[in-house]
Amino acid sequence: MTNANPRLNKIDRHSRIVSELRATPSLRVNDLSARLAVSTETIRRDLAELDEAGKISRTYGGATSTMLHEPGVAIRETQMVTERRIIAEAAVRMVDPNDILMIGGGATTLHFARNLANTLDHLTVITHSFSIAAALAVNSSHKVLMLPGLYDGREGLIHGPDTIEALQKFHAAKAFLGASGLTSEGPNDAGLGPGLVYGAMMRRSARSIILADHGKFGNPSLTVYGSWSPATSLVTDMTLPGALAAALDEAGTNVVIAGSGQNLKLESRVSG
Amino acid sequence: MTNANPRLNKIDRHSRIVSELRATPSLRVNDLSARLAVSTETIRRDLAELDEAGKISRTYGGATSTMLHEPGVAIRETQMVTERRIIAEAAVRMVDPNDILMIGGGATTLHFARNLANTLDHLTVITHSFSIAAALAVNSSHKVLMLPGLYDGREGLIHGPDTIEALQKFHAAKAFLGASGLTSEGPNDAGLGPGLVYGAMMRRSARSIILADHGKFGNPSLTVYGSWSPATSLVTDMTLPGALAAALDEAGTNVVIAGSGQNLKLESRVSG
DNA sequence: CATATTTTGATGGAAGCATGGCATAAATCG
DNA sequence: CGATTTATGCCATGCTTCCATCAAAATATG
Repeated sequence: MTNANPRLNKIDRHSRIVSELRATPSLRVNDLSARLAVSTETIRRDLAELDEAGKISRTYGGATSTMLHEPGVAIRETQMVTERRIIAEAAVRMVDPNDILMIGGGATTLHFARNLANTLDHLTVITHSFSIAAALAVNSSHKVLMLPGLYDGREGLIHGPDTIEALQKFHAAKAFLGASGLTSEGPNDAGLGPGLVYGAMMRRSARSIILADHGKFGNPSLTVYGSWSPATSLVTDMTLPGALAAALDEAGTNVVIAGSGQNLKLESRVSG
Repeated sequence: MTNANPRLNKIDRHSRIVSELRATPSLRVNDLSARLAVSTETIRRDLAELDEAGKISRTYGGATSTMLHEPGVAIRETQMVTERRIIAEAAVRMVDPNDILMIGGGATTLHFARNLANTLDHLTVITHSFSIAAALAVNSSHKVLMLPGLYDGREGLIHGPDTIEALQKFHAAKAFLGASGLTSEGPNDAGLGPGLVYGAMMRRSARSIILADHGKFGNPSLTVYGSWSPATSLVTDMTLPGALAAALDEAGTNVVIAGSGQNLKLESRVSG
């Protein structure tokens, strides 16, 4: 029977826990044991199993949801944090007040978006990434325009024909895009769908700024989504290897090595 | 200096914590104190302040992100849980295999979406809510189509002219919508933008199913987003008060009282 | 430069949580 | 039906976190 209270079985209890967790940021063991009318020991065992299965994330005293933190990005987030921070900071300095921006999905662009939300105001941002939209919405002075399309839960972003078509209606001053790899042909991405979106964003923006750490150098990925040109900038954290440097130089692409304080147009910052 | 490690100040530390929290589901106090190279007490104080400001959610031993769990919905989620569960279960039984659905944002429809993800497969769902998209994406057999528009971080959903315009391209079998209030005129919503989206969803769907618990009865809200008709169903948990019942009856609206086992077309459940 | 103010670190006692063992209850299976 | 397995509850011990307080350090202020 679909009754409410009387002791649920293990399976029901598990899905109930996962459900509750999606609503509340975190739950305590005691809290859950009270709500589900079972002992704290049972809850602890439940949490252990669910954690094992990757459905929740165990914490001291309770559990939190993992689902809403896109797993793919979450893992990558823990790597190259310092590099990404430096890149993000340099990229933020390339944004002018009242700019209209497009921002692609990814761990590096997410860093950039968070930084943007904290340091600037009143921007208009067009994006296809849930986490970037959420990051920017922290500062309510920004206008965040979400693109339509198919939702990919694994990456936490939107893509597909509708996304590309919708982009044709917009035009931005700058597109900030991540990459899975950088080759002399252009920036690469591991996903076909997202790659097409990034390509469309480049075409619909006056300038494109690629954000990528040194781990991406000469690292070919599934698809080349764009090509180097004078309208493109690359913001990274180390000097490029010879072949790549030559290709970008020939294409007239502006390369910014973040952290070195060079190549930056706007230096209106405290530079103590 | 935009250096990496040397002791950050309070403000930087705070934004760093919020940042890290968006990547990882949860962080422990000890963990943070190690990463930021400050004492655990400082972290504890930081977390207390950030929690006070609503930027994070404190847990025993650490903290979790609130941003991705839209605050508005999160609070409402804790109320009427049982009622909403019953309503969600009844609503799921009204979905046919391979249906194309539109689902509006809200706490009740979120319950419905979670239930849907667990019980059915291969549906196509059009939505404007981040959390509903995320809930459905747990089951990768579903196709989730995200609508474009302005992102409202407080409610975690999309609305605006672009949203309405995009809806004109789609047509669904059923629209499942929540409501802040139910009056004899029709379902109400507290937000103007979302209300317009719900109205458009009703017009672009063959049938509309309104999900609302008894707390919404005769509770006028900002805007009436649609009207009762024979193409509309109301799924709720208690018998309607006289005036409302009369209005819906006259309009030919199908009323389903969930949990009573009546009015349900499909009874393929264990009904022990 | 000296004085407030704020911020951070340290510490001990109180409270909450985790773990393992064991007993009981329910479900499964031969 | 009896036996085995599984699920659940209880409890004592040890560990972790919390809170309040005070001292030191950094920062702001006149």
